[in-house]
Amino acid sequence: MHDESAAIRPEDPTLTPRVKGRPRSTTADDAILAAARSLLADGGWAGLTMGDVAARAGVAKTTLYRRWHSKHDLAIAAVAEMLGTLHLPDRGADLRADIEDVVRRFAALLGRPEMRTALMGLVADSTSDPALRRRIREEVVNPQKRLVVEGRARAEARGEITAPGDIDVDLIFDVIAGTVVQHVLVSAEPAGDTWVDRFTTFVVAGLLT
Amino acid sequence: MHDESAAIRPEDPTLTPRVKGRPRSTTADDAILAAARSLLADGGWAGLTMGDVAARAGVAKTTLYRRWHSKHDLAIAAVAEMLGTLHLPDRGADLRADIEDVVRRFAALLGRPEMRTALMGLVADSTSDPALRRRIREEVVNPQKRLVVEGRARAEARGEITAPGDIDVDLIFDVIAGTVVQHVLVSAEPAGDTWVDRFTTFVVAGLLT
Amino acid sequence: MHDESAAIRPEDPTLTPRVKGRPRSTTADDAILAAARSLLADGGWAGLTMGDVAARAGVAKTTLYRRWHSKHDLAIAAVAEMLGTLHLPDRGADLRADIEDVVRRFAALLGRPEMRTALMGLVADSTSDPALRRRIREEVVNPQKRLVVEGRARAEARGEITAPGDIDVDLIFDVIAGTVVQHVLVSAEPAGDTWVDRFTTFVVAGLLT
Amino acid sequence: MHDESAAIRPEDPTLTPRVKGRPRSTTADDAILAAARSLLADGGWAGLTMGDVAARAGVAKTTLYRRWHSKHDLAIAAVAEMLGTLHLPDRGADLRADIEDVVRRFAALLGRPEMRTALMGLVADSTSDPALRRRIREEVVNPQKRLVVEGRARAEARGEITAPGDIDVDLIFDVIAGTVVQHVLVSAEPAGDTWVDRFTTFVVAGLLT
DNA sequence: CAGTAACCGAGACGGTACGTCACGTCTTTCT
DNA sequence: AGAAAGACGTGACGTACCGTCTCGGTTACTG
Repeated sequence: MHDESAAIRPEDPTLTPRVKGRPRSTTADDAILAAARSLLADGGWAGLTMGDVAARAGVAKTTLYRRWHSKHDLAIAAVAEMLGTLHLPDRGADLRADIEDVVRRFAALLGRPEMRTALMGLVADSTSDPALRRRIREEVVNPQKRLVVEGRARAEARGEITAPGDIDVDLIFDVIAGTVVQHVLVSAEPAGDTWVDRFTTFVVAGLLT
Repeated sequence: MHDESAAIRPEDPTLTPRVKGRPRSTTADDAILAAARSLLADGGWAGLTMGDVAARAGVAKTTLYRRWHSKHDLAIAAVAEMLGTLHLPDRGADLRADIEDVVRRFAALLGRPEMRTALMGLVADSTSDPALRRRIREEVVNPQKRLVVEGRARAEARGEITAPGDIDVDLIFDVIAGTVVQHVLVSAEPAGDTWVDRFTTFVVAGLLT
Repeated sequence: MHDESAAIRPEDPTLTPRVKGRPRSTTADDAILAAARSLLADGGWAGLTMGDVAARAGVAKTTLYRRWHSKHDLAIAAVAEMLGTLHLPDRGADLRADIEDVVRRFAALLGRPEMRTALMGLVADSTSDPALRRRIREEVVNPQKRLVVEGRARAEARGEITAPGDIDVDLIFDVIAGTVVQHVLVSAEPAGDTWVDRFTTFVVAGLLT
Repeated sequence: MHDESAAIRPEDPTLTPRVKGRPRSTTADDAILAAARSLLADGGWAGLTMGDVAARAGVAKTTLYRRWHSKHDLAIAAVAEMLGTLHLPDRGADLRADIEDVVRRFAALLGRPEMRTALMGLVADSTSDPALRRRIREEVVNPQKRLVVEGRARAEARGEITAPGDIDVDLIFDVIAGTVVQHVLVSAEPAGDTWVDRFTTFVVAGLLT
């Protein structure tokens, strides 16, 4: 299981904490990430300015760059932190309820402007930057596949599915994540109850056939 | 039927062209769009620089801005032109073949760097710019829904489906477009035969249930 | 004879003025130089900040850098402009009066803070930058030797000296310029009548022996 | 007689050294001054960076600032230490020989890059900093006037001059120091035998008239 | 012979200036 | 009136150095 919070704390989260020199301010980290989220919400991807982040966090620009080497690094940390809050509570229901739940939660997350601007800004820049794409995949996207894995395990435990190997985690993940993004961000329509219901039906049909 | 080429020609698509003064160079338009595509392919979204476009097109920046009012306008035109090439040839086959075909073609389009960088760049900027999002939806995204509409009509004609009203064009479109984008651009894996086959199976299952 | 104003106007003072494109604002040049002098007077060499110069001149930083490529370039232009005002009026007097006059004028120039800070700032930086030293020598220092040459010519015309070849222009210049700088800037004492008189006597003695 | 070494040892030259606590490392002082000189020689005034001095001296920045409160303090110490080596050996010769000797030695000192960059850097900064100018005058410049005073005393002892009051120590000092600086640093020409000879002749003429 | 006060190294911190780059507008002459 | 050229104001970038601070740890005198 991935530790999806790995990317949030900057640099080397080594187990042996630094012993030499003045330790880094732990409050600064949070202030910076909060400032970054706030600016993303206010001004979109272009509004995420290193200078403004520093100013709003009450921190010098150098302090910011000491922790995150670029705008991309900072955005990844902010996104990863927000995605880390995604959980799949076991409500004892069926597979369909689990899927509906994750769709709803993911759509709600994309409804937050700081989330969608950061996520799409990163994806956009990554289209011509393989290294960035790799980092996003490993630190942002892949950790979320745990939700699908977990849902599959529950369905199997409930006896809803018998051959878990038939379920392609990556495909299901791409279908859910991609469709929700497309619907919410590109088609720009709300993920209301009706839509969630129809989409869930679609996914369940694909899964159980 | 939408006229998806509307966005390609710049500015005022008035039917009565200007009569006074020197007419606009018609070759410039193509040179500019070609230069834009070339720069997008070379340097990604950040490489699409108005100054560089003008230089590579052998044109003054003034000329460029006279046709498209901003980088976004230009990118939309470039993207729309490329998307206009998407067609769904009627090969007399079944629904599954049509879906597989459109998946493959869309994936191929996203394989072109100038396409994916422009598309994602626009989507990213649109997350905090409702006007831009609206333009993208109307001039770039919605026109492609014709493929789904057309496929549905063929399936009906073939008798594969009986109640076309049961098919939600928007949902199917979001599933196909979103999943392919997620797979190709985010997960960064090729849309090979195996994947296309599995995904098509999934979609058909959802459709025919 | 050098054209000591050559360095003031930036870049290529080509005889065929630019014909293509928007011409450079001529008022900006003066505003920038005035701002530079003003900042030098206010805050010394460290106060000469490219950003502040631009702001005070009511001009963008880019405009400033388009004309002068560095702080050094700008300072040279400012110094050269001020030194260009040094003249030796022919008052029909004798050699001693001419020397006294030039000493007094040069000391007065060094009394202006914008002059002394720029001059010393440049000289200081030039101690480890041969290219800069060369530029200062050619565009700032050497042109002033005209004063010595002219004084010698007048003295010869008056019959005060018979063998002009015996007068080493470079040595006399170094003695006068160096001593005045040392007295005014390092020893930090005013160049009052008494001092000017004593120094002039010293120089004349050295000259006529 | 001035104690020209006063400035070299840092901070509080109190006669009662601190008694409590760990005493300061005596080797650090020399290591720092050596590092400072070395950096001045390598990179000029701009190369004298407090961080680099500390690093090259193998010392923490704290240690450095505990001894000298600023870059200026450190540079003054380095310059004073170097100037302290200027001496005027009594070679039993005449006034002219003494002058020639001091000119040559001073020129040689200015030939060392660490000397000229530090000296000019300080003078430059002092043009807009009266306090700094005062310190330089008192701790760097004035102590060197001992050479002129001493030379005058010898000349008087030899009977070369009869009225020592006629010799203006400050003026002579400014002429010699200023002219040599101007020649070596600004005109950037070597102080070869010919030049030293001509300049000495000039000074002696001024002195004995 | 234990306390303690000043030292030391390391390095984080808030500032400030640097010189570059792209945006989208403007001003000029030429076609 | 369009086109080419390029200057213009604006504002962000990431780097470097300043002088201060905050750590843990190290001497040597003192009580």
